[in-house]
Amino acid sequence: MCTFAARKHIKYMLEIQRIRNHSAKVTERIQAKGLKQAEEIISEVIRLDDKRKEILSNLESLRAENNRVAKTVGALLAQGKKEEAEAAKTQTAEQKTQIKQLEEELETVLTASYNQMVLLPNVPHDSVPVGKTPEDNVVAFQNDIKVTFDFTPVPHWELALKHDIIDWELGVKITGAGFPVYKGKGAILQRALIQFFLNEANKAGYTEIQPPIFINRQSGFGTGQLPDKDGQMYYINEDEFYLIPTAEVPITNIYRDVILESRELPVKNCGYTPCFRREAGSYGAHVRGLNRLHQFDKVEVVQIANPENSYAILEEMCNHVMGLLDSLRLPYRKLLLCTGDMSFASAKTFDMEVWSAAQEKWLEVSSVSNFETFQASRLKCRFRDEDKKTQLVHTLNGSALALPRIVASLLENNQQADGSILIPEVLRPYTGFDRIG
RNA sequence: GGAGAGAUGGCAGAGCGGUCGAAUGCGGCGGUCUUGAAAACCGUUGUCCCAAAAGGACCGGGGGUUCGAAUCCCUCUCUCUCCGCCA
Repeated sequence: MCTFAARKHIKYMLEIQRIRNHSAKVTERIQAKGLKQAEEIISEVIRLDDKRKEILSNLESLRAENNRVAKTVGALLAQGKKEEAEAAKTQTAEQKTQIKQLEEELETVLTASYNQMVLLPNVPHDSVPVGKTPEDNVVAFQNDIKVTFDFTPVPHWELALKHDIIDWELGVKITGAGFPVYKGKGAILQRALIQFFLNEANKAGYTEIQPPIFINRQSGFGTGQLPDKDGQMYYINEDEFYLIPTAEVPITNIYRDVILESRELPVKNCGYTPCFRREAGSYGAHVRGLNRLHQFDKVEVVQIANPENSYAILEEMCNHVMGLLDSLRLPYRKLLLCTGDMSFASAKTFDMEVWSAAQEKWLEVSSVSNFETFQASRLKCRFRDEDKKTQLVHTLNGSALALPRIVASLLENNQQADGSILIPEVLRPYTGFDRIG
């Protein structure tokens, strides 16, 4: 699985240099992420790397010697010294078998090393609090919009049904559960939100991209979905394509195998795509209504940054997302995820959650992350620094925003006593109506 | 889907099995000249491994032939052209 990448990416993954130089620290932080065997894996990785260097150094001097002898053969033959040439040939033959053997050993070590490396998640940034569950996340900000009712608010799936703007049954008929059909004002609202989000991203300096929504294996590997989350993506067997779980994958993979000039940084791209997630194992209230779908729409913002200021950019991206939520007049909070709740690939993540008035719970609508070099190493995305040396970039991305839960929250929070739903001011130019029902 | 052609450095484009990490042109960077710019001329200009030097790897991917392969063979992938089909 994914061994295609092993050979060339072996230096990358988590940079081996960092693991070697700060093994205690890295071990501790990775353990905090919930990987119990961090210590064993890391010591194994270092042991294998030592081994790799040893073999490599032997192999290379042998190859050097072999190259030298091979060259003399040509010269000897030219001079007509047949016997000496033959002697040299036997010598290279011996060297060849040794080289072959060392190459095989190297291969074994590289594969073993790769197998260990892929088990290692990104190292949480120092500012990430240690914790195990979502309870340990830190509320970094909460706005002061409150929603109150003098009647009992109705959950969004009922509202949607009542106004005939989302048809769950029809989605089941056409495809299956988790693929709702948006109708009439429901469909227009979707389009309005997408348009609004894209326009705001454009204003914030992001270049709009319309990427493919199928990706190949290399792309899945580049952003870290593969090999870990293989089962979470839909897969087209016949063509070996995956359906994207997020626009992050195609938009970030634009920069796979690319060396940028430092003046080009930061690169800011955004894009709207449908997103597909198998969500195997989800059930019950979590998947009710729009809470968790197999297909949903999302506008994503992606930045490729100089490591020097990637954390300032992370804040900038959070502010962009919060600005959107502000203009939609939604109650929301910003969470700093603890070590245990972060994704495998992330070094630091903020989640944005909106309040869902009828369900009386917070719904995640955005996740903004700095991956530092985790993705860059797999993508081999680098930039040339002042000394003209190539260096891995930092990649960041965030949802800006994911639609379904925004819609859920809008419907529930903006419902009126008469059952109608008010459209937020900012969206009205996009929808062309100010109320549903 | 059928037939053919091809894959070389940022791009274009050479490359008898050894002297090719690779000609040449363009672009980029530095310089001379100029009040400045252009033109012209000179120089420079791939990535990766190894702490570094020495050294090694890389001419789409993988395998093979050979003392020696960018150059020969096999295979995979991709791209292009023509035909068919079609938004």
